[in-house]
Amino acid sequence: VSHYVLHIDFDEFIAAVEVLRRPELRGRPVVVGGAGDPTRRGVVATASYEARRFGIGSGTPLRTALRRCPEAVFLPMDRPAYEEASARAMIVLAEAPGVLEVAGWDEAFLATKHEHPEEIGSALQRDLLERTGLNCSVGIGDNKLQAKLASSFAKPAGISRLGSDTWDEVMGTRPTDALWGVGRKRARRLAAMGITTVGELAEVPDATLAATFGPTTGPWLRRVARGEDHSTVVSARRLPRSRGREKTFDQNIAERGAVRTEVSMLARDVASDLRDQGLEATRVIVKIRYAPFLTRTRGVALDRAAAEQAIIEHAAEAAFDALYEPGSVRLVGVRCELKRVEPPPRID
DNA sequence: TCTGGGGTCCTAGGACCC
DNA sequence: TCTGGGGTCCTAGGACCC
Repeated sequence: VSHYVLHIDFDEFIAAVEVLRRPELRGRPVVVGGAGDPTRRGVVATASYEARRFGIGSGTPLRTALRRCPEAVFLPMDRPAYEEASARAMIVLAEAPGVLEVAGWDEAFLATKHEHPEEIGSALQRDLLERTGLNCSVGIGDNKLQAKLASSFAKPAGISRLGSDTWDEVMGTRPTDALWGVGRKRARRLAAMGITTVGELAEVPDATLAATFGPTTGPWLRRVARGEDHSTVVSARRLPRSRGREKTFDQNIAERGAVRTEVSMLARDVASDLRDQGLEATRVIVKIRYAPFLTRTRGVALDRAAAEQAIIEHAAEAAFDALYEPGSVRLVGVRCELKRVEPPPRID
């Protein structure tokens, strides 16, 4: 039997959730991000399709968005609301036949052996809209990579299929950054090697790519360019590797004591997150971003896995003291690497 | 484009050990 | 001590994704 992977990607998810609870915003340019104040530092998390027509997208600085569309509605991020909406939507998807892997707030993979994956896809779209008011796009592929790219071609609210049979024809002439895992930096490095399209990347010898991108990433890039992906759809939740918080100041801070106080507060916040989630840290990493966007990190290993506020805070302060250099600071962060839980004993 | 906040994974160099 | 070669762990930084 054939085996298909569907990628379900909610359309303009965060903006859609906001419009659902504020119906008067429907049809208007809506921009969600930061504290919702476009005169303060922050970037766009999601813009509604109406706002995207003004050149506003994810990652656009809020101040730029305001300039491009002064009449847009700016809203702050409300994580709990999106988590709740996401959970409700995933319940609908989980009713489909097959294995569901939740891959984020607004996306999931479904592995199915159904003969007609398009039917599953359109049934999902209908159920999701009926029961949650959310639209989604569905990509169908022979593997996760193909399905993921296919869903981006299906937006908004469409269904699209990309298989090994059509890969070369659909992807061959596209720029390398159309691929998952190729962003601006890698696209530029590839361009410097004379590689600008997916088709060209697919023909580059592994050794050439390994020399530039490393032994794992290099050959992986070529596999991605060929549409190859052997990863499986897994329903189990992945164990978290780290937990952290960071904060960008509206005004840069040049005073050491004030920066250190912010680090201590973040450390206590992270510690209480760990407590709430039953997690333990093994290492505490402090991040400082200076005004010229120069970022430095420093970690401190803990003697034993811990979640106590005093221990996390003390470690963060030690890391800060070892890291800090006088300068104008725009961001600080505290991140904890987590104890890896022992896998259950194998029974052979 | 004066550039968020939450994460994940990979790389490369040095320490350390045999 | 004019000093190899390999494996593994730790750490800071980088790239990417949503």
